[in-house]
Amino acid sequence: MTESVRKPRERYRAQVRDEVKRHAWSQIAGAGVTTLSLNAIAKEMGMSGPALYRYFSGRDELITELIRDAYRSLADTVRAAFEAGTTAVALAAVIRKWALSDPHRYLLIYGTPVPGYHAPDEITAISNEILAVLLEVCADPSDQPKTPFDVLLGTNREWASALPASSPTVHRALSFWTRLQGVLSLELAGHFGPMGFDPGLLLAEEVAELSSGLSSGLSSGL
Amino acid sequence: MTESVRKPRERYRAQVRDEVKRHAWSQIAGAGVTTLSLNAIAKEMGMSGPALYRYFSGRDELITELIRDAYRSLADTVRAAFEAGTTAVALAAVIRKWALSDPHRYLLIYGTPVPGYHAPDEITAISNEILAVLLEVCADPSDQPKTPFDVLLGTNREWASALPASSPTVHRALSFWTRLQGVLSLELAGHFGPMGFDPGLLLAEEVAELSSGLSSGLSSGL
DNA sequence: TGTACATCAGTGAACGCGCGTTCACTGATGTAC
DNA sequence: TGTACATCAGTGAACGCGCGTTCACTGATGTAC
Repeated sequence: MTESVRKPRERYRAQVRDEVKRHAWSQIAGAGVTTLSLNAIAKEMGMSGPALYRYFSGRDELITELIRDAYRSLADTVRAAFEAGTTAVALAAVIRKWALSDPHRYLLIYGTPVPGYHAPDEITAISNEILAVLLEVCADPSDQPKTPFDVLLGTNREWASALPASSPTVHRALSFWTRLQGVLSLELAGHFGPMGFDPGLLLAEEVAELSSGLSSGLSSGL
Repeated sequence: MTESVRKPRERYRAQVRDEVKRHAWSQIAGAGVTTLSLNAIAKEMGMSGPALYRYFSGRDELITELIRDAYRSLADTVRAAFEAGTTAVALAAVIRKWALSDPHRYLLIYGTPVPGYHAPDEITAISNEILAVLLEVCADPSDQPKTPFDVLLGTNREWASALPASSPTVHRALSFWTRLQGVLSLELAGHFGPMGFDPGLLLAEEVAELSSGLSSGLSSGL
């Protein structure tokens, strides 16, 4: 969470900011974002409410930080798996594990949007990092000579133009993404409750079926 | 929303309850469930706060009603489509249309769970109605009665016994469900933002690929 | 049909709570000569 | 090295707000004879 800082006051500031975030996360883990309260966090830390305004300009900035950290964590996890040479099925399992390890962190990103909140560009950029890895994992050498990896990390507006949706790779990446979210969102929301099957196996099958290369003929309409 | 009632007072009660719910929905449509406030609703209706306690025992009962009505609406929509003889792809489009017509109603059911809320049995029953239609739509007479997918439904309780579907059918129904939710949840949360493609087409492809009968060969690893 | 009674919708005041946020202030910590 | 000054963390009081919920009460509506 922190970077190394020189001056002791800055160092201290960073420590306190981190501690605030940790308490924020444990509060979110209890009852979601909506119940997040600066005063409650301050009380947990043995401080008075207004003290936190030394570290965050308000509730909104804290929430933005949390969302950014959540994206950052997922992006790092995904990238690490990719650089270790993962398959699509294994990557899905990694993401699922990440989501299960802290459901509310996942829901903060992919659950019901926080009312009135709009993601700044920095967060969109991190989101694109994740998508870029999905594209790499779903890439098939026979699809296209060029990997669109770099394009994604640039301006997101060039997405549509630089990457025709008819590309089988893009199609697979989108399917990977949506199938993953489908299983995860239902699982985490408890909708599989009494059904007694392993969502991990279902997810593995969903992603495995994806890789079987059928999608190429279906892209005509996109 | 109402049933026909005899006595005028009961009739009036039902009318007011409906009006409260309508205001509740429009409030939810604005900023989600978390901001739902009995006092605010009463003010919109030109009444004082405590008056609503004649109609709902409290905020929780109102929310439960809303969730139940949302499930009921979806179940009716799905069943109507089924009885009119729909295909899986068309049914997915119907459900998507239902979700887009009132995103917060969809999110109330399938979004981030309301903290501390647990669904009563009545709601679980409606949810099962929906799943039953999915199973019917995904049913294929040529399915063999047993496949390795049974493993997925291992400790299953009412599911497999109550529903006369063969295992590949159940598998397809689960895939239908998760793929649908994957596309819808990402679309409604705005995660497809600047990508410039039609989520409706992606959904149609996801469901069409489902129907192509590939799933049988993939269950071997279970 | 009118009258007496019971039922119930809605009010206004009140309770206790927690929230985000501002403000003037105290005391400790780091900095410069 | 010590001293003077500036910086900044944290406090406590206060503001205004809205929430859910209870309570005793008024006035209208329906019911029974």
